[in-house]
Amino acid sequence: MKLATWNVNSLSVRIGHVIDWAREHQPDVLCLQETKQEDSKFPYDDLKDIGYEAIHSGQKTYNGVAILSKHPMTNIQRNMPDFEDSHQRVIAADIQGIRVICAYIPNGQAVDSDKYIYKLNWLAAFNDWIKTQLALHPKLVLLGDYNIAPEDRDCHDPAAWAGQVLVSPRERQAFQDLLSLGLHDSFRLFEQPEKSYSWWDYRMLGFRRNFGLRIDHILVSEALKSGCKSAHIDRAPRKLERPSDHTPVVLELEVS
DNA sequence: ATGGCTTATTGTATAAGA
Repeated sequence: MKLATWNVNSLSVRIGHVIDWAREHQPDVLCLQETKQEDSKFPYDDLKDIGYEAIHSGQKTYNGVAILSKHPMTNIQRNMPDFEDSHQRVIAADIQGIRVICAYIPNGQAVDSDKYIYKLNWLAAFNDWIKTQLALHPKLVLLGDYNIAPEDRDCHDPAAWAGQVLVSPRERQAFQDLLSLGLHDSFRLFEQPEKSYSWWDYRMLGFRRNFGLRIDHILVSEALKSGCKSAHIDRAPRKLERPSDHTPVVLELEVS
């Protein structure tokens, strides 16, 4: 089973890239973030034409998450049950016996800003919810834009970024707290190239200079760890005309 | 150098992203 996550930074702009990429790579499951559109505008038919069912939790202008799947989706859930949030950031479904959770974790803007506090509160609620989800679904995979670079090697210039949002100690602790629930960063289960990133700033030739961060992740539960066969970041879509600033992260999983 | 791009909005500037 091939799973992928991709922050598309507006699905209406990126639908061509998404369709091309899905046709070429044939993921079983593709999680999208920042669709930035209402459900009524979501391209269900275009995706069905290439073999994907889709579920979406969207809103105008901001946020929005979707799961595209070749297989039936059941037990669909939108948003965290016990966290009041006007932002559409979470969608989940059971697929082939696996709990698949797609999340767009808040950006946080700047350390100690209101949005940073919202991010930390959001992550605390998320941790609680994932804990209960893990108890219900031992086979769980959590894909998304975490807006956290977990370690210095996930940042192109740790000295310049030290203490900033996306790498700050409190955010990194929140990421570790997720791992402490019994989750594993699937990308790091395998040998990876140095300076592997999933996001590059549009400005200052960020991609060409590889000034990036690894902030998009696929975490797997203990029960799925031994089934992980490979993981990689596909930089190709970042080279296209009018790309998203993020690129897909991919996991190959053997399911029993 | 606190910017540099990119997106969406009922816009002709602002907010947000990371």
